[in-house]
Amino acid sequence: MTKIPNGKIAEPPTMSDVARRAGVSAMTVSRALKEGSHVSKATRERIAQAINELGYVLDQSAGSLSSRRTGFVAAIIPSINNSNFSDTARGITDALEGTGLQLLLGYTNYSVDREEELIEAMLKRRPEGIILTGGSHTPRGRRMLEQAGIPVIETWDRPAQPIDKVVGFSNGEAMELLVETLAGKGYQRFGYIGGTTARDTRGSQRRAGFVRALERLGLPSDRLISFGVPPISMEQGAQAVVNMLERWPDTQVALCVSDLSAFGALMECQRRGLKVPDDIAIAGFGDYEIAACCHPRMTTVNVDCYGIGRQAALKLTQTIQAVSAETLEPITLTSFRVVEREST
Amino acid sequence: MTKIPNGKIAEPPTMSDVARRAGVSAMTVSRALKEGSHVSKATRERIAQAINELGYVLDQSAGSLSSRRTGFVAAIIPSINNSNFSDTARGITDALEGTGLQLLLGYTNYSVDREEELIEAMLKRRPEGIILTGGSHTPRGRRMLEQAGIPVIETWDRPAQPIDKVVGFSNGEAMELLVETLAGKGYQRFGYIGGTTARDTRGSQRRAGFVRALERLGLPSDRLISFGVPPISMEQGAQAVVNMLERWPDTQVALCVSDLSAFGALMECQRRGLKVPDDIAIAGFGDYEIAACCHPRMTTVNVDCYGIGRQAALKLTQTIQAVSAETLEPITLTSFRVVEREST
DNA sequence: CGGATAGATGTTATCGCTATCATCCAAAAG
DNA sequence: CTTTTGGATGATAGCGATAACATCTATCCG
Repeated sequence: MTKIPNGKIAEPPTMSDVARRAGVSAMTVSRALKEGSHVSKATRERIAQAINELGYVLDQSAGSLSSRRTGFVAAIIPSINNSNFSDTARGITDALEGTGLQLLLGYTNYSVDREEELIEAMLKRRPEGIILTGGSHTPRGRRMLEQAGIPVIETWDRPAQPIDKVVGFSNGEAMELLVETLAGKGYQRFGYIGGTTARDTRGSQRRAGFVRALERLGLPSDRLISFGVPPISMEQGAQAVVNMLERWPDTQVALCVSDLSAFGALMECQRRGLKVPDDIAIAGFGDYEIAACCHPRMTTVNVDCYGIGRQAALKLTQTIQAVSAETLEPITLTSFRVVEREST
Repeated sequence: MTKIPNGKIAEPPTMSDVARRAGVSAMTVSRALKEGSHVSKATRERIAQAINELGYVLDQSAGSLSSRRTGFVAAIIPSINNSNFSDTARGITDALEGTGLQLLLGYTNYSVDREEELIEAMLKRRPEGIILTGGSHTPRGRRMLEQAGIPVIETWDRPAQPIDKVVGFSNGEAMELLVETLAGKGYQRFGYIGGTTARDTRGSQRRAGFVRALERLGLPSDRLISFGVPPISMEQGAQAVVNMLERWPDTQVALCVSDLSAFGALMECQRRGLKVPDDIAIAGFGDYEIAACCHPRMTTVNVDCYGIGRQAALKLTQTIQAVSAETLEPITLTSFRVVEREST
């Protein structure tokens, strides 16, 4: 705390304090602090000096009340400790660079109730737009978003009933592609490791895609191991693969809801002396760094996490600036591709 | 956007709109929205209904201008895609639960310049406190923090000249402990893998601790492999261990600046048919999930990441509430311990 | 039954900034 | 030399909420 001689805590200086010291009006200080406004060089310098001497920092919350622009966008992701989503957050930050908008990040721990709380907390601060992960929200959360009067971007998914705009891909189709690719290599007895809770919609969709693809191929699709709620730990993958091999010892390939559980499964197999992919093949989802680095390197589905973030932020800023909002593509599909490596 | 019949975009409702509809004054609405204030049940219900009908959401930025409480604290971490730091963020969030304070998270990508930008951006929004990672900042960043008049908590480190309060540990001592533990098991020829850039102060301190411990033990301390700037990838760890084995083929144990590079090194050794720990032992730092799950399981230094966050947030709220700030411990040391596993 | 008491509500005055309009002045144009 | 023009600056009025104080009722008590 900055104290002044008499021992009381000094109030932080305001714009008027700066103005007085520089011998100008508050309005001129406000202008000097904003790019592209007409303030003479001499005045600007005097103001800069006053700011420096006083240690003044603009109070943006007061400013945004007046200008009706808060200068930030909200993004809500399930977990920050998941590089897929943090890549998306990076994409958003990067795309926001230079727009004068700042990112306010929140994470839900995969809980829709927590998401609802966050949506409300964010909207109370009047973001200029909001980016969400996935398309399932609580009814109240959805209503708040619809009524907020700001652009809403849902990502990482293709919701059946989008609130506004979407930047994502079909998790089901991505998993189908993986199954087909591996079936094309001759695998027939597929197992799936991953939860099915309502909590992880993307996980459920991947699992549904797994079943769909196998049914279409006329292969058995009943080897499904579920585990608890996300976030899915590596250790859970390890346990699940043990479980799977006990129930269906002749499983040829185990597909996992994410690279993290796939990695857990892979390590557990090695501990048990099973050769991957000879004794059992393993594939993941997400193309995390670990998939490219582990031994054997992991087959997985690459998803354009960073691009999702970039494009979501781009669509957001475009929507904000749009004169006629109708011209914008409401749905942007992002790419995914199977990355075949040594584990299959 | 919500549109009204005549085609114009409806302004979002304000508290006065709610008040009018409920037949009360704005002040009563404000009270009804705040816990523990006296509003009759009947009025409260009418207000709730009006809020519901209008889809009103409180404008907190206006409220905080008036009440001079913004209701959030800022935290700045190097990377969100690093479970050590995101655990700290979780600890902060959890400890803030129920205090009415919300976390505003920013990440620097290990750049002090970016940190300075973030500090300024955060302070413009008038947080009630700020939590930083590490103790090195730009001079301007430091000055802004000192003058902000809010509690500042530096974490993950023991700065020589703290700005205000500290919750952390000595990265150097932690690494020394690891060296001593392994020396106690008979290892003599130690190598170190990790950068030394000014950019990653914690990494540099770990390296300094490595050298210090070996010198004290009378063992050679010159086997140091550096690589680029953080964030350190697993792949860099893989390259570094190859480099190390070329230069000093008889290295017995490689200590890495983080579990992530240690993991990369471990996998690379396996690819080259080297047995860990028989041909070469490897240890990491941070006790990431991967260290407990990989094969062989990794020896590492466990740091109380989550606790750092919890205690930092705790100290922050205590400082905010403190009548006499002097009674609070300025420095809280958090624990670390060596976790011996199969890789050494 | 009058005064004390406390709960319920309203009124007024900001909070720190910026939008808007007004003013002033010097340089350019005619 | 007058008129036009636009850059530089100032004065004023909010933005949407809440703090602080003022009122006005019931209810309670001796």
